[in-house]
Amino acid sequence: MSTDSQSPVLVWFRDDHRLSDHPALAAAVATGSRVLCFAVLDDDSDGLRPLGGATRWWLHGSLEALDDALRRTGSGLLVFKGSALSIVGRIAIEAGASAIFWNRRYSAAEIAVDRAIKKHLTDLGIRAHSFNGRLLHEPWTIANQAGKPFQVFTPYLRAVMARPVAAALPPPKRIPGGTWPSALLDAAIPVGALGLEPSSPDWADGMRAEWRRGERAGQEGFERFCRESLRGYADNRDHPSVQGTSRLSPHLRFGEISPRQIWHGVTAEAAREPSLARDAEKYLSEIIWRDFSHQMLHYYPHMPDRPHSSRFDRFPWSEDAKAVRAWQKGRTGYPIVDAGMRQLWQTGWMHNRVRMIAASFLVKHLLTDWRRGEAWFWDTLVDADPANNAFSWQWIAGSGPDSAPFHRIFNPVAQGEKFDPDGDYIRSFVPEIAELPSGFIHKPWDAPPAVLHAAGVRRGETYPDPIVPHGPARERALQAFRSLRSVADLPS
DNA sequence: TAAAAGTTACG
DNA sequence: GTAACTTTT
Repeated sequence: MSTDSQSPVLVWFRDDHRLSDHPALAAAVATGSRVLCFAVLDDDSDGLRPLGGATRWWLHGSLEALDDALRRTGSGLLVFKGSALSIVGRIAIEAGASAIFWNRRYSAAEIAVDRAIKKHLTDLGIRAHSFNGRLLHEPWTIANQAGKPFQVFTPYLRAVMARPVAAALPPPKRIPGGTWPSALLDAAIPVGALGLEPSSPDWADGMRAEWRRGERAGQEGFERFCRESLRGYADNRDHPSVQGTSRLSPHLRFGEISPRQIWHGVTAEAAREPSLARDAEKYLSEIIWRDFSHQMLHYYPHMPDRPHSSRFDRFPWSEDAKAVRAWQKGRTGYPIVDAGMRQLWQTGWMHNRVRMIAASFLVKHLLTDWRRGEAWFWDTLVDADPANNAFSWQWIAGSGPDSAPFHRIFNPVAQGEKFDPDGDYIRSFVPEIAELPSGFIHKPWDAPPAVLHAAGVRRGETYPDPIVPHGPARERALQAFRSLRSVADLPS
């Protein structure tokens, strides 16, 4: 521990709203200087994508929780609003800081902002230190035999599984708090005044009922997952009516838990109880998909904007605004799709299996450009992030690296029957067909009139008929895909 | 992390 | 007729 220094050091929190396993915070504390913590709501930097509605809602609670935690161990959190480049420079100068610490980000715009700030501060004689607080491994540390980034998930998975993961850091016992200059205190904005939560209409009730935000909620959610849902995860994770997944995605999104903490926690569980090995490995592979998405975003910065595979540049997407609206509102007439889209709208989250079905439906049955879906999820998911959202949409659309082939088209009825056999998931989100017997709940249009009547369902009135028929829609999608084939690709 | 069509084996 | 397996999209 170095001696006390006159000038404070800064920690800039960005989607790493925790005190435990926070390398930047730990390094700042280790300097022995006073530590001032801040965050920036940046809707202004060039190219930086403003948060969607659901993530803004989550951010509110996440920042409040972080401020509380920092008040208990240090001097709290100041939040500023505006372009990070101008604000962070000003903060560093006015606070008289000797150094600034942060954990890295991975989208192109974020990297550009951070690089510009680092240069600006370095020119002013202020050191900027960056760390890995977000991933198991930095993208540039995992490469194949040829020294290139992996393009296929399975070998990437094997490489990561064979590699040790850095230990998770404990939270600092005490953070030597400093005093902010009054000009900065005046410039900061209370979290409640940032306008992150909706007022009228207040659409966040369903999300409030579903989630607790902040590090404590994230850590407790993880402990609960290990206790209650890790056993059986590999089988249960695909059944949306079962509490079979970890539901940690928004906590990971905002860094309320780190992937390193998850890695070591799950590994310890499996070491204690060898029968958990298969479930633990399956769960960790999902965490590794998350690293893989970030690696892809790092190497292919246009992942959110353009198809990774250029053959999709000329895909004949259609623009059916009415159909897209029906998809967004959960009125497609396919119960599993509608249940998922309504779960998303009400709770800010959708079960992974259903995400695949609903996304496949938008892209393949409706022939909608995946970027429309990506934008909707960006606005409505509490876990929306630049890497996972873009990568996963490209994956389902078939245009991404190592993605599902385009001709893999989910049948929403068959998927519903397979993964929600009793229709419990559908019943909880599509109440107007809840009384249908399980045999018809995935295809109300097949139910005899007497069954519909008994269930109080009037086709096309209380619940829509399918907006596109499955068989012809499937054929149309395959036809569109075939149209991409160039002469050179045709079999000779 | 698929579905549908085609083919074969067996009654 | 249909279950099991293979091929195609």
